[in-house]
Amino acid sequence: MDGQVTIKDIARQLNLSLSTVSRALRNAPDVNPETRQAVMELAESLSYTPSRLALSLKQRQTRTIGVIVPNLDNVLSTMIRGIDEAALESGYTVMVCQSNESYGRELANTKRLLESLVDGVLVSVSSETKIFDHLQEILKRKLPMVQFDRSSSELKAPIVRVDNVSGGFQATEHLIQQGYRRIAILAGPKNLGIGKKRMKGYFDAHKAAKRKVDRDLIAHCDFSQESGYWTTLDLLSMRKRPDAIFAISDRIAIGAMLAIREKGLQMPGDIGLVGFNNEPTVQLVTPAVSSVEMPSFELGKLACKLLIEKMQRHGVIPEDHEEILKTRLFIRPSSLRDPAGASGQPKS
Amino acid sequence: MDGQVTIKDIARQLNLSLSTVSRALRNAPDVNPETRQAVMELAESLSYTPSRLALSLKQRQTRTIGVIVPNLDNVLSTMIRGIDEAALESGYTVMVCQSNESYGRELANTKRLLESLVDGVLVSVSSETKIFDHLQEILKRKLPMVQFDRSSSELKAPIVRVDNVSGGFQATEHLIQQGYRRIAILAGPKNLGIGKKRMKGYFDAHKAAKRKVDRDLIAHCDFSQESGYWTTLDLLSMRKRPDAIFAISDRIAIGAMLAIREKGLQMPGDIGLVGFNNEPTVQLVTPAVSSVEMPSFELGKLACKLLIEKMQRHGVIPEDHEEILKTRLFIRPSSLRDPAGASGQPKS
DNA sequence: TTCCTAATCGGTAACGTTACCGGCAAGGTT
DNA sequence: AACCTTGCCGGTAACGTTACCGATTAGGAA
Repeated sequence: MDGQVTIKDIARQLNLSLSTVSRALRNAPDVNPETRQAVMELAESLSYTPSRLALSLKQRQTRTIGVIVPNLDNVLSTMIRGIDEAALESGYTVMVCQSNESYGRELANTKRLLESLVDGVLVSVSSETKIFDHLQEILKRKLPMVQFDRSSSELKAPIVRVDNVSGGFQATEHLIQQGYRRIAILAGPKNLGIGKKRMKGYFDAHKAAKRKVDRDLIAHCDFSQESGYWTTLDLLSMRKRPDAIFAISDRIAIGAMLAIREKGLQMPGDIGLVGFNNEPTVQLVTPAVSSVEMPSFELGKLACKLLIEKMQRHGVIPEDHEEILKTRLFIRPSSLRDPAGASGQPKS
Repeated sequence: MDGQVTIKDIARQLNLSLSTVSRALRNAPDVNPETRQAVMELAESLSYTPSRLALSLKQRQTRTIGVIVPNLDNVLSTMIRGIDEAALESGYTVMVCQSNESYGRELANTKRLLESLVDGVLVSVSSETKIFDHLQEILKRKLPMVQFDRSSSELKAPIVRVDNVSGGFQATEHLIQQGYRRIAILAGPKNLGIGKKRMKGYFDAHKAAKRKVDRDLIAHCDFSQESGYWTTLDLLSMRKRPDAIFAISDRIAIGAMLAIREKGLQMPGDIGLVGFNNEPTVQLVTPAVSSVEMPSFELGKLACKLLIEKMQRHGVIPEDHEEILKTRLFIRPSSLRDPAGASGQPKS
């Protein structure tokens, strides 16, 4: 007859009040077992579906988590899987908004999330974002928020990320141990925290090996394969060209590989290469490219769990809390001068 | 003072009624310009955010579209970008639920979407799903629904997909033209419509070239790279092994490539290979793998537009409506016996 | 008996918003 | 002068649900 079955329908058919039906459905104590039985059965047979809308409006919470991501690439979609899993376990629903690396889109998305009254927000900030007004607005409204993977220090919210310094260190140390002397770094966009940290690892590794870094070997680029390609071409046409490259993402590393191939250089003979993220593709190219793996799934899951805790026990988690996960280096032929070494195995 | 700013707050501060404030905010005609001005300004300064919840409850529509996908791989996330764009253009929000190819998850997801009272559903059915009760339930409630990419004939809902028959034809025809004689097909799971259609193209191309198909060259596998690898190893150990392979997805094709490589066969000399989807990876492996591209972004966008039309003009679109997009074959070295041919260019 | 307690249920208000109807004054029309 | 239109505004109910308070009955304690 009508569009939606509500408790009102059930109440009418059983000659009960709304209150009683409501209590029966959510297993409240104050209700006769027989009555509850009857209500449950009728609800089932009418295929009654409770309205989240009404419930959310009433209790002023939606049990929904908003997720803001710049895109849906391999790494992020793995993280989202983790987020989804943790959310499901605690009875939350996630709403994913992708900004496509655009500030305008991110703005529209945050507005939508605010209107939808999400209970909390997980954000991985776009690499282009330099204005944080919209995210600050979220904080201003005291909405629980957690940053994951990419983060900004301007945002006073806890962070879950990998140990990027250590990751950069692992990659660089490995190249040094393989005997490479002039190790360049493709460091990504200049203002990105993630790039700076990985670069710090790069410096630390040099320091630990008592080597100097040639400043000319530090190159910035954006996160695209294209950019990695062109920047590498520049690097390779230097007078004293680098004999190894550490790229802070696999996409960039792939670009570098293409440039190396085009220049006719032997890899790993003439030049070594290590990437970051350990995406499936780097195992498939020839030669397979070494890469630093981050536990994306676990990272997403952890971030979500942290957020849920922040939402439920309000104010317990300090805003400068940082959760840091370990990276693992997968060594493959692209960086392996000693051909007897392992292939695709994480460093012990 | 309180948690959320509502029109009640605005009304109180300006000594207006709720009705007037409400009308002012949504540009209704019956309101004095000065009053509206005042309301708007106060709303701005209080950073008032309308409650979608209350609105949705009132109008019994959420302006939200539920999307059910089996995973978030390259192809699907591109489609979702398309969906997102079309939705945004019409003021809709999307809620993405991934089932991780699991029936249980898909069940939980549909339940959540029903509870959240989405206005419509876009679904790309999991390859493992054989029971359609939960999706039938959606239809039973007269919720507008559109299938995209993967579909099932058991679901009486419009479909937006690519011309899989034609795609299979393009791939196979190309291999025949290159002089391959024993062309195998890695046809995916046996019950999947998408696989059947691509296989029909495979047969059609043989028929058009007046060739017989050797039934032994038809191999089924699931969508993983692993499965492609093992199935190809089987194929290659036949007495009369195939001299070309058409894989109905790039992931499978990559698995096939690894098997071919392991067997020490020359590609494209000894054996040719064509994949499907044109994912970025196939351009990067050596040799680069030919692949049939489908317009994922456009497909998602179109599916979403169709759904929106179905939601707004109820009942206009027949349930057996099909929207079919064209595929393009990208020819690369993996299938190119004549080395003078184009590389990575779509067939004219 | 009288009072108290427990068990079970009903009524009302509220969450934030809009649709609908009605009111009232100012100005124009007959 | 009586009437009608127009412009502007307020009041009420409703969307589906639950929290809170009260009401009723039955049975046991005093």
